[in-house]
Amino acid sequence: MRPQKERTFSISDLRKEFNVTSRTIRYYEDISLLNPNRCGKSRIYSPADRTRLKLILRGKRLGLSLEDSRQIIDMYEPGNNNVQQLITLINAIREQRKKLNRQLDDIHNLLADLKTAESDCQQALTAISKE
Amino acid sequence: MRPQKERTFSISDLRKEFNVTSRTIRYYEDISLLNPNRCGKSRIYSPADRTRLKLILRGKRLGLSLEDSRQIIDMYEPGNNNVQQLITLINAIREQRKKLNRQLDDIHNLLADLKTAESDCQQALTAISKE
DNA sequence: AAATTAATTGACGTTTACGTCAACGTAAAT
DNA sequence: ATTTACGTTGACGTAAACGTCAATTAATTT
Repeated sequence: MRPQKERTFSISDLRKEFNVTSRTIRYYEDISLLNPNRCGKSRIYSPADRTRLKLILRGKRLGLSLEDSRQIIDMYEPGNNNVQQLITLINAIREQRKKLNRQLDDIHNLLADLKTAESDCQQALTAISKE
Repeated sequence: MRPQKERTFSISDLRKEFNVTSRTIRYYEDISLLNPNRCGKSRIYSPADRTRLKLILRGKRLGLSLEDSRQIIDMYEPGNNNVQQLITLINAIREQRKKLNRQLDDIHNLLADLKTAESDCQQALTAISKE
């Protein structure tokens, strides 16, 4: 183990960095998505805590529920030596990947639609300007 | 205008096709996302209605709110001859596209993470089998 | 010392997107 | 004729994800 200069973060640091309210961060703790240390009563967030929050928010942007995100985060830290659990985990991971690939498809389609919509608008504008 | 053999759909047709409840479909009507014709009291859905539903559900898979979807659907049918409105619309479309591109990034990152997680699991399994 | 600033813990409120009854109408099948 | 299937309209309920107070404490600034 080499010495770690463990940076820490206050709740305000995180709230500013990720543009969420402190209520939101505390809520994630209520439902055990985060478990920061305490200094007295104040919360002290480690880089690992910060990363978890980051992952949660990425999940949110993708439309995942907080429970989905919890599962995905658990996938990163298996600490699992039981064969059956590993198999279950792999299946869960594959399901998530399938879902994400479908989402990729949806996004590509929607992007194509919007591209068309935008150029239709552009044409309408050009038509008007020629009147 | 050539004659149209306008296929129609019952609420059950759509609910089965898209695997949602009829309550859901009726809810979308409550908030004016759908406006099917009536035959007596029964709802009759046109292909256009069906497409709108499809778009709404695609939006949901992407984590969009129903209001987001409403806006996006509106983008397809501008019917807009006012220059200022067209410009506003184009800006909205561009915003959506930006957001979707960020989402694409998120998905790629998450997929990469999950790929790693899966192969980590596989290795753990292989390690166990060699004991 | 007083005032401002940032943090805390309840606790109730709110929005979204439906679920889940109840009570009823209509139309086809047995 | 009656069961079965499918449709309707209320109307109340609910889970998720916070918002929004209020009351309190602890640290800093002036």
